[in-house]
Amino acid sequence: MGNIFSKNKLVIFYGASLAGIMLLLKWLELRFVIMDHSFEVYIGAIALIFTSLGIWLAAKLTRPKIETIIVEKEIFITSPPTGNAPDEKTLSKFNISKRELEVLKLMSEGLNNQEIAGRLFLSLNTIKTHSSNLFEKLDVKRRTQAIEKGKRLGLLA
Amino acid sequence: MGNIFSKNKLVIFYGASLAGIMLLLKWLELRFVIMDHSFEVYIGAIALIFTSLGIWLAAKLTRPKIETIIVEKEIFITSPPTGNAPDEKTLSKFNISKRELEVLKLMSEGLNNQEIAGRLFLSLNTIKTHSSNLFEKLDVKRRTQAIEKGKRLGLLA
DNA sequence: TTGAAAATCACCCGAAAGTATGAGCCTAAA
DNA sequence: TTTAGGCTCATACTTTCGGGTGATTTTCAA
Repeated sequence: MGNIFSKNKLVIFYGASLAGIMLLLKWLELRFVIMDHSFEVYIGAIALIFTSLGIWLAAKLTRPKIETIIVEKEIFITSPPTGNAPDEKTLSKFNISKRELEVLKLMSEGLNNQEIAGRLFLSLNTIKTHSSNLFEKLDVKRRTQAIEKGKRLGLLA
Repeated sequence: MGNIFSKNKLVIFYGASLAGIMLLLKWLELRFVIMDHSFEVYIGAIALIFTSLGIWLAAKLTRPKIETIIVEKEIFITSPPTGNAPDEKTLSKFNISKRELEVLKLMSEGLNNQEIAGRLFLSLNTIKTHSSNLFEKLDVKRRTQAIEKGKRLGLLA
């Protein structure tokens, strides 16, 4: 939003400066009649001014290339399952909700989505939504990966 | 080195184009005497051309702005491989073959059939056959169940 | 050597899983 | 009070999984 507005402001400013320069030139023309004998200087000045303007515009308008560097940070999991407590820290760290954890637990027991839906008295679609969100939060693509990661993180028994 | 040279070439080209345009305008001036009655159009054209030139120059000469975003991606690693003997008794009890066990192991790591195929240098269809046979032998219907049962039986780490 | 089991691969088809999008409801926090 | 997030569900679509069947090749033990 703000971006578009600022671009419009640039365009307006550009137009205004063009108009201003033309007025200035008209005035100069009337004042000194420089048109005839300083043609080259005149053109050169215009060219210089608008080349600068173009450069300035380009600098303003080009959006920077975004270069993403992914730094892999290794974290060693020392946790043997440590009983059954679903590890609050990890849970909040991954932003996993109660429902999602429930779904994950039932997944790890080998239930399919339909069975999970029945167990939790929810619709199949709801389970799909929960599992999709869960996968995204765990950064995995499949339920088997979710189970594996869940175990490693101590989210599962 | 090549960079500086190319920049020089650009400057030369710029100067040449400026000279060329001035010549063209001179020629037009001699031909049609357009200077007097089309002042605004004339200035506008010049402005447009050199603004474009400026933008082009800027694009060529300035090194692209690069905005670097560093994303930290956490990789979770279980430290001890915990060498596990795949429980010979259970294995023969369920009549599970080597290949089937390999497939089960990779399944439990979250790989899909295509990935398992790649890992074992086999075709997708072969993996399907193995997993089907495995499921039958373990008396399960899904890979998630196979994983769960495999862990319980000590077939997996 | 031969026969059974294992291993390999193919094709088809239906079921399950997963993706994308949108929407309505409810609650807790700002 | 507004808003953000969690929970619920739907539709439509693509991909993966799993079952069924059949075939060839390899291995290995009787």
